[in-house]
Amino acid sequence: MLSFYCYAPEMTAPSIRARVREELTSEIKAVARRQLTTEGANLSLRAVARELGMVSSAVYRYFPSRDDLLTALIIDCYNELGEAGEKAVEGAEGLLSRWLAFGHGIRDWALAHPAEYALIYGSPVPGYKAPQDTVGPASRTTTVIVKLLVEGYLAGELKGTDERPPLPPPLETEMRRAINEIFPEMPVGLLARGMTAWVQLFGVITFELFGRFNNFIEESRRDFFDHQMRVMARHVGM
Amino acid sequence: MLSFYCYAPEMTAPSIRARVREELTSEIKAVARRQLTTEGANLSLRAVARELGMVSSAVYRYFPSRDDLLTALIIDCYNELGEAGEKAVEGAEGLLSRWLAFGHGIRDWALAHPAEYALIYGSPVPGYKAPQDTVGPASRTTTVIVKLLVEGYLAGELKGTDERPPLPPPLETEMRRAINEIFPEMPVGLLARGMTAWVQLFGVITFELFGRFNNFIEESRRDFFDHQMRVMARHVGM
DNA sequence: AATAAAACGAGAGCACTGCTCTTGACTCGA
DNA sequence: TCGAGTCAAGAGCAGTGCTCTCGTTTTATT
Repeated sequence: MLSFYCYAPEMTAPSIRARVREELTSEIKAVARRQLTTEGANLSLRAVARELGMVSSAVYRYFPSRDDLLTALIIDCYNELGEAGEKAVEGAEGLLSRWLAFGHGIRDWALAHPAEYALIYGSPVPGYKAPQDTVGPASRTTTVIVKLLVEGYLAGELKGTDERPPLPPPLETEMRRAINEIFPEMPVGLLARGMTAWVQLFGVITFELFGRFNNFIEESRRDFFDHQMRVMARHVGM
Repeated sequence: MLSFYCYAPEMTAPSIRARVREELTSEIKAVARRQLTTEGANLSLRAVARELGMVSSAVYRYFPSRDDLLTALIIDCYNELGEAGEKAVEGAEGLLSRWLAFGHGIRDWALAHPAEYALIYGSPVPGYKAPQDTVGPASRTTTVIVKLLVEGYLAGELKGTDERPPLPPPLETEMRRAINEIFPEMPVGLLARGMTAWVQLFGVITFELFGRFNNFIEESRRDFFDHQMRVMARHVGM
């Protein structure tokens, strides 16, 4: 038995049991993701267990409850979406191109994973309180947008835009205080216009995925999204 | 027995049974609405029946399935929301005021009925296909917006706005064809800008209700919404 | 006014769910 | 080698949507 340790000491360092546990954990998540696409948010833990050939109570060794499984999936999805956005930005040159690439990167991921997008951007379960673990991955996309805008602003690539209508003073102070912690060099006016673009980006995708364009825009949805992103680009001064 | 008919002939015209059926139907919906606020979309038919003091199978005399109950609730909510928007517009004078009143009317209803708003504007159930009965009530809000814009346009109250970026030709033709059926006098450019405002309106409300502003905008959410609506008003040429 | 037909509420029952607890086998670390 | 911890399996509980049956009541017809 000791000889076993000698043959492959660093491989068993995390122990066999820990390794198989990690494998099974991600296998459960993979099966759950697959079932999510057909069943939606009302995911059945027992069905996941059944597909994996184990009994339902065994799954509870890996996820203490169904909500915890969903939370794990949510975190994974946030990270995938954030990575998709980051990669898209990195692969483009120039402010406008990077912004458009970001938007289409987010949209492409959403179209490829509609159930997952609905899970993270759809209706929250009334009782469900988003755990602290989710806020980091969830903020990756917004961080990309803000970074893009601040970089463009500091590089002088953003045209000064119309400041009308003015921000109400209470709103301005609250936004000033919120952005000071992260990007103190960002003007509040730019933040406000960036938030318009942010809402528009996810608003269009959500409407498209949730069927609000049905019987209205059918063929040219990508064109519509692209156009809206260009409108928003102008709005922020690109 | 016949004397009964003679005493109140027109009262029993819709028959006793039909009347009590109608009452029970709306009573079931009322209880379901109340449970919706605490339980969310996973509404329990049995719990509704329990609260009404009847057995679960009796509810099936009134709604053939749980989905049909939810559909009935969805239709009611669409109508309430549409009516809230229409009333708000009627109670205001002038194009900008009417637009702002509409926005706040929608938002106020959403804040007062978050679960109901999530039901109609949240993630659709993957299998759930929206019945034809819902599209009419669902389109009341968009009709208000388009009417407002067309009236303002025909009255010459809308400034001509920048047509950049231009619409891609395939998108323009599809939008032209779609709007021709309802408002042929509406320019496509105005429709596009109106859709931007439409998406922004519901996008901000959805983000606010679904917690996207948490730890960022807390006190001035109404101000933020109002500001966004004014930005959109400028965008469409008000 | 009597009778057939339809609608109704109650109850039992089925297959399913999330979750808990116990039992016996297995693996780990000392 | 041997306790301690981990694991899969199974039984079980309370809850779910939904179906079916069975008497009762109301409606519509003759």
